[in-house]
Amino acid sequence: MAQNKKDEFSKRENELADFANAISHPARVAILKQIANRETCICGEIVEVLPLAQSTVSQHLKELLKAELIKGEIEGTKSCYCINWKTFEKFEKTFNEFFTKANSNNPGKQAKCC
Amino acid sequence: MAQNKKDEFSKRENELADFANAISHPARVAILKQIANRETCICGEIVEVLPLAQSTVSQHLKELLKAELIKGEIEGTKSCYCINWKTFEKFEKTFNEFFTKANSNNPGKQAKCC
DNA sequence: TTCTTTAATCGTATATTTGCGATATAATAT
DNA sequence: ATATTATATCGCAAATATACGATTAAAGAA
Repeated sequence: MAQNKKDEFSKRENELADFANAISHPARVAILKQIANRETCICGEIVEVLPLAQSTVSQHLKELLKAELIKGEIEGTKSCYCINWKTFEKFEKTFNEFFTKANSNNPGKQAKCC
Repeated sequence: MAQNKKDEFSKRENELADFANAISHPARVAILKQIANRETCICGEIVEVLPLAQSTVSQHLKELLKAELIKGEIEGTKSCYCINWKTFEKFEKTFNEFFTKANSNNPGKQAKCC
């Protein structure tokens, strides 16, 4: 990057980008899908299903935790993860605030040019 | 990456990830915001507002075009961009299909563990 | 205690992204 | 015809992300 310019953008812009970044890899989408469909999921079950090494899955889980898309709890030797719906709701709200302004000015969603 | 494993995931998973990837940088969120708020936007206006060099903005615009989040049209020496709402709608739909299954099983959105 | 299981972390190689200045291109103005 | 303006593209350097095997840590079983 030479320099990281992320500080120069607003908190809102960074929050949206961070959320999007967390789901910007198909492995993480697949992990979220597993957890969401089972409501709760043990790490080992995810590793079994994905075409990735255990250490790689662990790294992806760490990122999802960091972005607060999932919550985790250690149960003995196993780790149990579930979706943090609050973050999803917050994202949906922020996303809509950001990208529906033009829509409300322009009900048919037709751009003036192009 | 050593190896790129993206092929090993489903088309749906990759589509979601690609969309998210396009908005996973605050500069691109800021660009989309500019275009959405004005409904339409000339490249130069975006460059003026962002804390980035012209060539960098151009690169980000190229990525947004590739992901079909925006459409572009050349008008003389200037380039006019606007939001491609169709893609946003598609994303919203796919996103909801993916992440509301557990929700419907579990109306209170409370996880069983953690 | 010792062995096994489960998952996190470390170290490392490679790939990709980000950012910029310089250059190219193409339309418009002089 | 030449100069100017607007934007895209090229080439490069630095930063980040992705992936894996090896190692570590900690709980549970034998």
